[in-house]
Amino acid sequence: MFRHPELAERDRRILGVLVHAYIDQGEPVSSLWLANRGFGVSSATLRNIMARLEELGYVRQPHTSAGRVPTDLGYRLYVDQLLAERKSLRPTPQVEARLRRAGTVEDLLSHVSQEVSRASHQVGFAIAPDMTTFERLDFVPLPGGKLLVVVVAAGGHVTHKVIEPTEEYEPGELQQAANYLNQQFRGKSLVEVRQAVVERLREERTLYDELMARALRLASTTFEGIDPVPTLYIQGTSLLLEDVRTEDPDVTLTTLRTLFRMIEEKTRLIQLLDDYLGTTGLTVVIGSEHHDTDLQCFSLVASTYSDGHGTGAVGVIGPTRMRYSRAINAVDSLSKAISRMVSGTDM
Amino acid sequence: MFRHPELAERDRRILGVLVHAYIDQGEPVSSLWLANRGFGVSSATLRNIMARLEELGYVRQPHTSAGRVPTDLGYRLYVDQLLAERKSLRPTPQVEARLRRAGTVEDLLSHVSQEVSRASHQVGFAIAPDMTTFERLDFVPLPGGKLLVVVVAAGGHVTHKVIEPTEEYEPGELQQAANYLNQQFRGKSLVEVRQAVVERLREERTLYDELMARALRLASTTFEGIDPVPTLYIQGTSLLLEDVRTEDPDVTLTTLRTLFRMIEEKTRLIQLLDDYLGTTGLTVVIGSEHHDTDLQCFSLVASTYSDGHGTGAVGVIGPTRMRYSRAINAVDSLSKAISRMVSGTDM
DNA sequence: AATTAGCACTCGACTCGATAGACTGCTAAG
DNA sequence: CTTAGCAGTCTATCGAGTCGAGTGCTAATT
Repeated sequence: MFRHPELAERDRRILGVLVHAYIDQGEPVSSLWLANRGFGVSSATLRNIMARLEELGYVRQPHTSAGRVPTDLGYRLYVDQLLAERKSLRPTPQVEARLRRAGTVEDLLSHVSQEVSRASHQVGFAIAPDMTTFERLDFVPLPGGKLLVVVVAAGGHVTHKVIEPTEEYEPGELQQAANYLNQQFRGKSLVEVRQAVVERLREERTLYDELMARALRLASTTFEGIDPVPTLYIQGTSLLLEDVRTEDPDVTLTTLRTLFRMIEEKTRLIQLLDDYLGTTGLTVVIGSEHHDTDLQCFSLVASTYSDGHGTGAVGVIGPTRMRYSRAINAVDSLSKAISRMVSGTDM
Repeated sequence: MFRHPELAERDRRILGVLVHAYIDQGEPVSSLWLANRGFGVSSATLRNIMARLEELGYVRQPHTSAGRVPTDLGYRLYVDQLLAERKSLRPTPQVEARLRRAGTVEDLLSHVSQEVSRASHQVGFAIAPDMTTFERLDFVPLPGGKLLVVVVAAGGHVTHKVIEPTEEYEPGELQQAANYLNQQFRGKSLVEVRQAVVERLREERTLYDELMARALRLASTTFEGIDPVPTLYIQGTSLLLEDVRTEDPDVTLTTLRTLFRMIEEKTRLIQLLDDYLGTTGLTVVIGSEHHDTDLQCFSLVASTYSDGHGTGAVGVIGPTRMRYSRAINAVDSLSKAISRMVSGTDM
């Protein structure tokens, strides 16, 4: 949040109107247009002001004889104003109802990404919190000697996996093994569990309790492929294409393509979003404020939420020229809703 | 598969070259260009032939003084030729290796969609077979009175769900309930199970065995939200944007947008693909051959696979002007690979 | 009957110039 | 500090003109 001390109150208001108009219409805003908005000043004065704003880096001209367009810094000021006078909203009852239908956390997050996309008219996403703390696991024998293992982490996050053990196990023994492992490792993070298992296997190579050894070997194959990468749910990517028609010269096809690729890869995007996830609460990152060059044409509005165990995130991605107020409201209300639902009911 | 009896052998060969060239270069093919390809005929003769091909509907001219471009019918003949002389390939060892790393069926299919996309340079997809037959379920108590239920279907398909039972259950009782339900319903399809549960609950309203009743009530909440819709895995959507630059006038932005929307909705796409899924083996649907108007600018190459219990599908979607040979090889080899892996090892 | 050379014709793509219109920056007056 | 007025700049658009690629047709040839 910048201070912008060098900017008089009036100038700031005018800049706000300019940004708003540009977001709305997508065309450079001229001094004449602004003069007709009842500021009580003539277009000539506005030209002077705009020249000053340009000098300070808040706006620029696409070419000499065109109106002004906000720069990323201009958007920044505008967004800071928005954030200052923001009041929290709740999602509409319909949205809440749709969310309540979700059965699993995964389902909920997928729906949230959809709702936030719909409400903001942008690409929406939701990140599950790290399923850090190991709660318990269960083994379910499958036909063909396979084994289904279900891992429950804190916050109701469940993953399952089919493994192919090298040895044979009796149903009763599986039960025992599960009990043993649950008792040993509950409360540790998944990564810790994996390390602990490996370590203990090596340490007690000549484990006198053969049963325990077999249990540990099972656990070893179970946890070896567990990726602690939080899952990313994305919706609304087709909306990115909507604006191409208007041919914003800044959002070119190439940058769009790279964004699409990022969305597909997911892992890279997650890493990137993780950086912002440090800040609690609502964050807006505008265009060139991004570290990643591929994102410098886009803005991000995101907010963290907590399920009582870890923090996840909800947000939207769109062109720098997006309706920030709408996006902020959507992200804010949904991140709060998700917090309520997920920790309140401990789904 | 059409016969095209009215077409002489030579004309057919020329059409094949024309289509191939157009796919390769993306520009209308002229008589002169064809003449330089060593057919032993002059451009004038080729013009005659092309006029005939146009009359028969295999090619068309974008405008009067341009070369010829294949119509969907032209592509059809070309593809039929390809299919006739096709020989099966296996995926490269690297690809096979990458696929083997998958832990669950879901993971495998997600990888398959990725590989088929990569190999064909098109949007790739994979549909899981209906997880029809119920194999078994397990209840896992969670903190807060919640219950995690894991449903295993034939073919190694696993789903899980968190339910919030209205009553309290002892761990021992859960075990019993699971045993009872497994024994009662194993081998039925999921839909049948759901019906059977509801029915039995109503029938024996005054169930003398309270334990059984409680088990059935559990099952009822478990199965009420189970959707038998097969899951769709899609990869490579960003590739669709690659071709926009070349500005194929046929693949306009609007049609692209609708395709993107379809890909996002998934359910609609699944239904649609299901129609083709009836035919076993490899299918190619070209442009206007689609029933759905939104797809008439695109072609689809798909093949079914079987896991011994149900059939799923693998395929690609791309512009009508796609490298069919590459796509067909990719789809064919991967669908066979998936069949091998999934039924052979009974993952 | 099929092939071919030659020629007239068509039509899109590109260039050039001129015009109109939208804004600005600047200057000088209020 | 504001404002009216004016000159200047740049884009977008239109029409004319040209170029060139490619066709269809006709008449001659095999």
